[in-house]
Amino acid sequence: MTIPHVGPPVDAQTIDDAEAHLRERGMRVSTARRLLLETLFAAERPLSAEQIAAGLDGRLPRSDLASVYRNLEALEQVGLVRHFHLGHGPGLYALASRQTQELLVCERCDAVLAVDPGELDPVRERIRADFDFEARFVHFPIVGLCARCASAPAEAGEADR
Amino acid sequence: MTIPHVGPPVDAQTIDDAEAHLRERGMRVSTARRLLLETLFAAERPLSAEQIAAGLDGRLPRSDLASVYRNLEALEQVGLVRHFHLGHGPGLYALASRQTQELLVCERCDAVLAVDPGELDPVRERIRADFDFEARFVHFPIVGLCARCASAPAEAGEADR
DNA sequence: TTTTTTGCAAAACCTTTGCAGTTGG
DNA sequence: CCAACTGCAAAGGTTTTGCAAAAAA
Repeated sequence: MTIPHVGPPVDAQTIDDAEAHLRERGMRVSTARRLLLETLFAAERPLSAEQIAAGLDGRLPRSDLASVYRNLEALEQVGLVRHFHLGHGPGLYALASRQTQELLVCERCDAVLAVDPGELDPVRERIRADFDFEARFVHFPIVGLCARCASAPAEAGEADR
Repeated sequence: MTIPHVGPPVDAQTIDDAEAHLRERGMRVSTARRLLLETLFAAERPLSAEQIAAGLDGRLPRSDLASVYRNLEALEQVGLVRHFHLGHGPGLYALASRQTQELLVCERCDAVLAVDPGELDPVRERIRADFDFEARFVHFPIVGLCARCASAPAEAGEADR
């Protein structure tokens, strides 16, 4: 394992905030980075690198996928971006200022339950007390069954993704 | 997401048990499957498909990787095998009768804390009470920091895997 | 004999890397 | 000008799929 290092999340509310942050770190504000930031600011929910490269289904110009990955990593390192994994499938990226919630994902219907920071503290506390372990649900969410699926009859031929 | 369907874990203590189980289901006991079972019975810990195909570093004959994946899936469907993910990296497979514990993984040092069935029930109960969600830590473990890493000074240039 | 399973090859999928050329500061 | 960054192409790691040949029952 070993999760990407991210500086503390940066609270950038605008593209200008984000660009200022980059410059403060001596990083360049290139066309590709500006476009990536535009995409993330315009996005309503976390996106895969592929979706970002696709420019919001064509509403923005397409970017090179390798550069997108490189830039996502760069921006994540300075705390502007964060990403997480919803089980299998590609990583999902969002502005750190937007994606502050922690997630619980239903493994049957893929429903995502997003909870505000702190709401999982009692759970973390229980784990700390019982196992001397600091659980973090930021990069890999909690997986299980949502209320609806948990009470539904066990599906017979349940297929993998 | 959507996790592979597995029948209830089958308590096969020997290869013969496992083979009987296959025959009961109308599945064939082929050379490749027998070899896969031998490998899993001989393994001391969960293995990646690649490790299984490699025949325990050459102690057993090499198998075809595609067949290994197909057979792991088949055996998982009848409950003889289960697999899980330790963060990024390949899935890890074990006999369902062996790998009954749930896991907590340190995202910094990769240490794995294995706990017996039931030990996480208070945590699950807390999550159920707070979020009406049935957490399962079987396929994706709990990720966080082990005691040692949690108390260690925050590493500076922490790299992704 | 017939249906399942195999082995090989190829592809799919997500992500990273090498490198020569471009660009931001 | 020159280090940082880009785009392209290629490769890396994991898993899946197509298909003709082989083998289990």
